Amino acid sequence: MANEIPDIVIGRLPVYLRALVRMAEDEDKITTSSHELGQRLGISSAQIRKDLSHFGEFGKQGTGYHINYLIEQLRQILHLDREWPVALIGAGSLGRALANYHGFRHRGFRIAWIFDNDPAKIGQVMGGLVVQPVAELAETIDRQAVQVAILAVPAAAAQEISNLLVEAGIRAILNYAPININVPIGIQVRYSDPVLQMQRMTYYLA
Amino acid sequence: MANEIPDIVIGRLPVYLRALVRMAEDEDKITTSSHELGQRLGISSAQIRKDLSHFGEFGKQGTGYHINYLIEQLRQILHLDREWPVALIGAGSLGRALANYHGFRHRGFRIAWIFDNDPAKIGQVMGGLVVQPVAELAETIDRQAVQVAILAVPAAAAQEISNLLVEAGIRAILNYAPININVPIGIQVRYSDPVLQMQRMTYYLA
DNA sequence: ACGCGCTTGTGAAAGCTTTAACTTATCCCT
DNA sequence: AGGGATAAGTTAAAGCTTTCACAAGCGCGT
Repeated sequence: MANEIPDIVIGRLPVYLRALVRMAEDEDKITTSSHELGQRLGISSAQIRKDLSHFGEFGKQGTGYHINYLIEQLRQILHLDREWPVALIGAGSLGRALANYHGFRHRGFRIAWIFDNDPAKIGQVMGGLVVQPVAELAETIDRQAVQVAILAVPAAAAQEISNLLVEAGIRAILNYAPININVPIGIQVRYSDPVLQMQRMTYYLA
Repeated sequence: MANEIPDIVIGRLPVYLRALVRMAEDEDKITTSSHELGQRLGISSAQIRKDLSHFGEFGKQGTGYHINYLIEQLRQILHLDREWPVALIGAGSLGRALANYHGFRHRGFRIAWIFDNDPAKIGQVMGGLVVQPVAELAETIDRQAVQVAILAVPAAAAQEISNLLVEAGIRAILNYAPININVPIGIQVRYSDPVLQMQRMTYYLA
């Protein structure tokens, strides 16, 4: 095990984790099987077992997986056994929605700073935080050793802010701007553009 | 050509489209090459050529692609040569942000209805639309032949609303709720859960 | 105590996706 | 007008991912 694990496998682990947490917390289930989990997620049981096998042996033959134990293991693997402070850049309507979203807290993340370059927004309170000027971005990230940022700025500003973030020491960016950004190798970037997702679906519609 | 095109290819077309539109509109470029486009997107030129070759021949040897022509072709392929009306379910802070987002309009979509089940939200105006009661969801979707919906409700409600949507005739759902939903085959579902994306990145952080 | 159900982890096979490499075509410059 | 540079489209190979199928292990009920 533990050679070089395919990124596509890593991408499924959070999905498993989310489903397992739901089973444990909302359904009071104690154990599950690869078959049950797969059924729910629309994934084959073989794939789930294979994915997990990259990291060790977490189940028991005949019984399946102890849900809480597997949750704990997945959290360790994904480095969610700590809380990641996040810098949110952009205090527009999306930024505000993200700042007010309570779903980060229980899943390993805490939005700890909000930045914007609009003087009208700086100083406003969002999700309990005061919006800071972008000018202080680099200093804050550097001093606090922040590693994760969410980019919720207009497309035109995204590359420039991204450069700033990387230079200041950010190592993972979730980009909501509808544009591709270029970063040095080793920096993680993921995208969230609802339109891209919808355009992918309309292909299949008459 | 035109046998059964892999979904993974379909998924990249909107990305190409987005980059091409940017080249045309913001950079006044007339032509591009698979190499240039690939460089920008961090994709190999061979992959771009291969992807496009599923649908026809759009370029010219020695010159590359005429950007506006390729945009037009991609829009046709993805059925974006029309405007898709979208039903948005959920008028919380995310729903509000989506309702106010102006990025849909130029890319093939228009949020045409907003629904919520909270009496305090019903009647409010968001993004120029009046929030409607969920009770009228099915009737509206059915009567207007709406095919695309955005689900921005709490996880606990997502499966139930999804069932309603499907029964009313929806054929594509963009799900923002942090939960997997099950739908009949033939119904498109895509997900947007920022936490999933961030959890995928923290694996690579120390 | 034992056998039968169930379920894991896994090695090999099948299936799918990406890349490499090449032929052919076009354009531009001299 | 011709040669060199560029770049599409394509076939085959390489690489990657998923599925299959089975041995081995566990636990429950009799």
